[in-house]
Parts: sequence; structure tokens; C-alpha cells
Amino acid sequence: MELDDRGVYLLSHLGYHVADRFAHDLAPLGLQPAQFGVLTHLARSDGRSQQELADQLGVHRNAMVGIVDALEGRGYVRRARHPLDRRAHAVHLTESGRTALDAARAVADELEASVLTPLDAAEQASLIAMLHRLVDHAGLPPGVHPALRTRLPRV
Amino acid sequence: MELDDRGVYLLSHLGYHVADRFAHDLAPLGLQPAQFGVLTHLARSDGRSQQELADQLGVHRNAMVGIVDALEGRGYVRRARHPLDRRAHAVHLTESGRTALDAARAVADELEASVLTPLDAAEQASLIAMLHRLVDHAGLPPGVHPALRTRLPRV
DNA sequence: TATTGTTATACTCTATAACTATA
DNA sequence: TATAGTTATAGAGTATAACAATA
Repeated sequence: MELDDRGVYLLSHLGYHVADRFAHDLAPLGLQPAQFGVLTHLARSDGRSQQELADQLGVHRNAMVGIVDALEGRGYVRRARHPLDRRAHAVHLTESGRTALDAARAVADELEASVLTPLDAAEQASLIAMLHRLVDHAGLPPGVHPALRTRLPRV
Repeated sequence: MELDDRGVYLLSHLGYHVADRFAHDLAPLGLQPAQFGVLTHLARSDGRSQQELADQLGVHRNAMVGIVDALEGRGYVRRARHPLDRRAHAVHLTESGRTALDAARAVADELEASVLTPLDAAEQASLIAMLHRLVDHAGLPPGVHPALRTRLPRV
């Protein structure tokens, strides 16, 4: 049995490749995958505290400081007073953050199309459905995974 | 479009998870993924130099020193004089190295079965065939991928 | 002059702890 | 006493450079 015939090998190989390409394609927008993750969460529910964001992304709150710093430095989010807890910051998506998120999503769509090119529409749907079942079975929490944790594109 | 519906997201999420579990399951054998990779290559063609092994695994020769050190320390390989080049070492798989490799392959088989449990035999074959096509299309070199580069199981 | 294996160094990342201000 | 955010520190991991032996 060759390495390349194992599903686990193919999955991890392809998974790393895709995560790597995503980080690389995202770089021109000044975004890292983890930062994209934060923008995504904020788009669904704005004004989260850093601790909440950290929990949702599966990172430590210490690391979230730097992520929010970077996003704020680019004007993609702003820290505001939290209405219920004066210890916490309410992190808000700005207009340019919204624009950046849309651009990042376009990058993800292009990558998706590029990676899945060899499959026709029915095959793509079938693949995604099967991957979904595997993810569910593995008990992986939605929206949180190690590739989003850090990772700069290597030059 | 939710994150979880993207193929690229599912692929990277699952890929990282599988690589992580493999490293974890391999640890009791005293092997890291990269070391498993070296044993696999030696099983196919014994007596390679460290430089050749480094090329095949996609790591730097400096890093191969430590990998071979670890394998030699456990008695899984031995460094011998290279018949053609006195600068180089010929790395040979030992009997216990062969045993360890077989055990590691069993670990990989168990992981494969565990991960793919939700799919019936036909679906598994279909998934693997599609992944194969995606890997080929992405131009990923066989037998070399980042997850095999290092990675200790996190406690 | 280039290459193999090796070692040492520097750099990056990550994880932990510690501090403050609130609760 | 516990928690949110922050900062500093230490530890691990990785990459780069430099060296001796040989080609």
C-alpha cells in the first residue's frame, strides 16, 4: 500500500496545501487567516468581546489581542466600549472591514473553484457532502480549526 | 455562504485534524510523522544517503540529521559507509525498524478506517479517487507534504 | 569549487505567567 | 475571588550560516 493511496494521506496533504494557498492569496489584502476568521464572526454577530471571539476561534485571549490590533491598525475593526461590561471591548466591523471581508470571500471562492476544477458540479457536491459527514463524525467544532490559528505565507 | 460549506474549508479542517491524529497515534511507537516518512522511503529503497532522503521528504539536509539521529537512537536505522561516496552515509533500515514501520502502517490503517467510517466502501473509493485527481491537479509532489515535516503531538 | 554531514546561531512562534481594571 | 484585556517572558521549533571532510 503506497502512501498516496491512503485517504488520510491525501486529506492531510491536500488540506495543508489548501490552507497554505489561502494564506498566500489572502496576504495581498493584508489579512491572515485568523484575521479573516474574526471578520467572518463579526459579520454574523457584531460587537463581540475579544474573549468571545477568542472562544469562537479556538485561540487564547492573549493571542486575540494581537489579531484585533492588526485589524484595528488597518481600520477593519474598531474597539468600542462594551455596553454591559466595562472590562471588555466591543469589537465592531467597520465599513472598510466589511469591504475587506467581501474581498477575502472572493479570494476563497476563487481558490475553491481553482482547487475543485477537475470535478464536475455533481462530483463537487458529492465530495463536499462526504467531507461534511467526515467532519461531523470526527466531532470537529464548526468554524474553528488550527489552520486559522496563525500561519503566515512563506515566501 | 457559510465557512463550513466551502470545500476548501472542509479540506483544510479535516486535513489538519487527520495529520494531528496521526502524529498522536504514532507517538506511542516513538515515531514522529517525518520519521515514519523516512522509514517508508527506506523500505522502498534502502541505503539512501541523508541528502537523498532529505530531497525525497522535502526537508533540509540539516533537519535530516536530527531525524536520522532519532531513528538511529531507537535502533530503527543504522548509518553505514556509503559505497560510492565517502562523504555520505548510507542509511539502512534495521529489523526492528522494519517492525516499527509495520506497526506504524497498522496505525495508519486504523486511523483511515476510523476517519472514513461514515462512508460505505463505494463512497470511500469514490472519495479517494476524487482526492487523487485534486492532488494531481494541484501539482503536489507525491510523498512530500508539510505535515510530515515536523509536528509533535500536542498534549 | 561544489557537496555531504554536522553543529551553532539566530529568528520566529507559541504558551505561560503576571499585571490592571473591573465584576 | 474571578474575569477581560494587556504585556512580558520563556520555551520550543525552524531556518540560516558556517565548518570539516571529501568529491
